[in-house]
Amino acid sequence: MAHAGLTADRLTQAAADLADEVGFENVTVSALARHFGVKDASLYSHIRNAQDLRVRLAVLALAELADQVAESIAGRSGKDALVAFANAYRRYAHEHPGRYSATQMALDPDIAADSAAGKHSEMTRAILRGYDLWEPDQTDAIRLLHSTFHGYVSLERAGAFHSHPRGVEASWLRTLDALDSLLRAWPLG
Amino acid sequence: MAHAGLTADRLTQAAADLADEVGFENVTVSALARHFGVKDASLYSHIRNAQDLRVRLAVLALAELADQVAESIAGRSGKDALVAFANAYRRYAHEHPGRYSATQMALDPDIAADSAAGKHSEMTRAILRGYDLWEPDQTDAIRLLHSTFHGYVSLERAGAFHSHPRGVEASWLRTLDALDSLLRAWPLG
DNA sequence: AGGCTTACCTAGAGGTCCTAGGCAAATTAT
DNA sequence: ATAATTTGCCTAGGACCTCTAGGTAAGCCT
Repeated sequence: MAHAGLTADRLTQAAADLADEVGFENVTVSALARHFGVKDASLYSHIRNAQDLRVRLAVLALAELADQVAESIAGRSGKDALVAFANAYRRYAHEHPGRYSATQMALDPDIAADSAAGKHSEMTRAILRGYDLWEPDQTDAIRLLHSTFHGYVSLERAGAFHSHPRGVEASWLRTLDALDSLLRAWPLG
Repeated sequence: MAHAGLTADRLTQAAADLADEVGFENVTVSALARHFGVKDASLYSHIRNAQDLRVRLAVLALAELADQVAESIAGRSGKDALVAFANAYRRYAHEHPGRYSATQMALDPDIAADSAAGKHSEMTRAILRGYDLWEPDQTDAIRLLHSTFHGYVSLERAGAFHSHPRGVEASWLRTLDALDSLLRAWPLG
């Protein structure tokens, strides 16, 4: 067991898989060390501490999410693009619950700037090119869209929608219709 | 130090204050015991375990939030009520960050049913009486509103809106305008 | 081959969670 | 008023997690 071939990247990848299995809050240095068959202390050559590991995981997840969303909206525009964006976002959250939780960490502004967080805004802004929106309404709309998508999947996962028989899927589709019609009619009061 | 007068309720209250001070994820049995000047083990006569404590905290916060929202919308209707609801919701999240985090815990369905979670839906439903909405659109709209409110304050707290100069307050007001106009025009496609 | 770096180790301190079992004060029963 | 019971907090200790200090052994470089 001389060399397990650990690197910060391999640790982060494994941590991401672990997060999806056991939940983001259960990603520990110990569990990760067990997974590689090494002692806890060995990981501290590659990561500064447990928080550092979580931040790396968050940055990884943000980049993955941005990639998947970018792929899904390529070649689409208008409502098509909006729906593709939203579905890609929601699908990622469902398929990678631990990774998605990681994206919700509060990151240092500098780290956040380096990460894919900016790419998210850019892509949302690209969506809005299909609608007749200009600053500052564009930023307001981006924030509204992001809030609604995040809020929906977040509440969905927390079980907040289970108390009513109305299908979660049906409400989701209806929500996308509503957002589309909202954006088209934006020049409000 | 014979009797510190501990009860489950006093522990929950103190845990809520602690959460607002140091963050929900840092509410530990140990820290709570320290606050009362007793040993960790003493708390286990009043709470089953750490998770139980967090659930009690969540139920407390949900009830408080429901109360404050209920008070704020009393006597209002239409957009007035919508704005009052949203502002009360957001204000609670800002003033009680730890408590608000607690409200986002995934609760057992039975516990959630017993808690104030139902009151939230009822109140949101009351808001919609000012608009011309019936099932199942009503439920869809409730979910949309709840998602947007939660998503907004959640992203706001995570610092997701800091990267752009547009004021967070201005976007919030604009978001409320947008939701009001959306609800008035709901009968969509 | 000698020196340096890398990758992992042991040892150990300190924190959190939680159980088992105990004692003494407060409450209730007689 | 005293006895029985319950309540409230205790000590002791195991299990797990975080992280530091210091060490060894393997691989790389000249």
